[in-house]
Amino acid sequence: MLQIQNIRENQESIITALKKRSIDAEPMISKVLELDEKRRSIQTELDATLAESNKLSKEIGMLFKTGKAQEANVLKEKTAGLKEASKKLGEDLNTTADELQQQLYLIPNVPHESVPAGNSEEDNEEIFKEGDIPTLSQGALPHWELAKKYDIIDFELGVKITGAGFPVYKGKGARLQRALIAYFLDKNAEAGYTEMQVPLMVNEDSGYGTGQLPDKEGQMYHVQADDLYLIPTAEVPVTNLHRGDLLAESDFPIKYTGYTPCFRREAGSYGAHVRGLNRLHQFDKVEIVRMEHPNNSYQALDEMVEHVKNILRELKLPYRILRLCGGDLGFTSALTFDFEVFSTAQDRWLEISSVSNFETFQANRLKLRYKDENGKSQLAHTLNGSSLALPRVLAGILENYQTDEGIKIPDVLVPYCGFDTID
RNA sequence: GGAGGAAUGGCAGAGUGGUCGAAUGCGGCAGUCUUGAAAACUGUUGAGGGUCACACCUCCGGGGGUUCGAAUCCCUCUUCCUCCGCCA
Repeated sequence: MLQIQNIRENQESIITALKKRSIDAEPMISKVLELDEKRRSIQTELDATLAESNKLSKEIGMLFKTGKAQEANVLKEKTAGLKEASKKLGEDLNTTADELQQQLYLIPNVPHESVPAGNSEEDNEEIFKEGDIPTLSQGALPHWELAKKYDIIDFELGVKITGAGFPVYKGKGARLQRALIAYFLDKNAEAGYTEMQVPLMVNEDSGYGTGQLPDKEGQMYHVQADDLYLIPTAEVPVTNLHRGDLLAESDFPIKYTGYTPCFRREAGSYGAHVRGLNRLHQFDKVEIVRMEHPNNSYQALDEMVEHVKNILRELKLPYRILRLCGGDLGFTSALTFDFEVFSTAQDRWLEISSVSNFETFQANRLKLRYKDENGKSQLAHTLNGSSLALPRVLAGILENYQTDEGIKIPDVLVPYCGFDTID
């Protein structure tokens, strides 16, 4: 959520920047400013009314104390009108403030200056590419065929017990999953991220805090009996750990990592792109989250990008990094780098990590602030990234490491797996 | 699930109708002393709205009510604690 004060002061530049998302924000912004003005004028009127009745109440108190009950009763009558007026104004204020809030929820984050304009993923900028694309033998298979051939992932079994998009990992497949999780967590811990185990269900406030609500209401599983949401990513519970906090500058940087399953309804997805592990309702992910001083957040973002690069280098997977264009940028993000692994057998790039700086957008909703050197409260910056999303890393490994003798396990994972080939 | 108790500033903890945005202690910050630090002493220190700046307004878990006036009384929700039951 953008700060209203920021909108008031930088109306023009915000509208210009939002054009990169291919949206015309002008109507939303003017509506917001109109409501803001209305809210403030009601507030001013209400304040004056309340000031008046506070004053009278004090006088009445004094009069009773000094035994002048009669005079007090005269004043009492005067307060009745004020009371009615302030009640009415209070209601107006609530309605207007609420409307303003709803309107603010609709405006996406302002893209960073480096974000290219664009409508879709076609306009994303490839900024880095590394790793050798292997030459596979004639009969190379996509991962869902490999999964069946070696009996390591069973999609049908998942359908039986839950439904499509809930695979069952078996034997070495399950072990490889666990190995990847442990390896990622270890790498993150090494880089100074504190490991957290967090709830997999969150309440409504948390959903609003990181911006999944109200924007992506339909994408989360909602447990209605208890009004809780299954997390679509660890970002939600981990970032919300500091909801409402007022930090000291010395608390920065705050660096967390966490492994969680992620649940996504993926309403509206279909076709070849959802085959196999490409798109699931439940998948595992290791996430990194940072809370930073605004002056350092872009340096932190670079560090996170470097960190993910290192992991992919160690796994020896061919990958590239994209700078997302305005049209592909998430609602809450100011700047996002996507990592994609090349899946040789499918001959396509698969997104495996998304590293973003949200600047103050989430912090504003979270009320996540710190005291600056002048003792003033300021909003912190929040960032997060996947390091990494399991299914597509797994897909990449299966497809790129397949040989006639079976699937080789990347060297760094062998100690975690306890075997070096799936055959 | 049943019965009681509680929720106050960064933390602990007073406050049961006006003089309370709130005692006191700890912590934080600044200063005195000191080569420096510690200790001691002195001062200072909640958040949000509003304003050029003041004024002013709001906030004592959330919401509602009583009253001229609510941290304080009433209703309701949430959370925590104690006891009982159940249980991995």
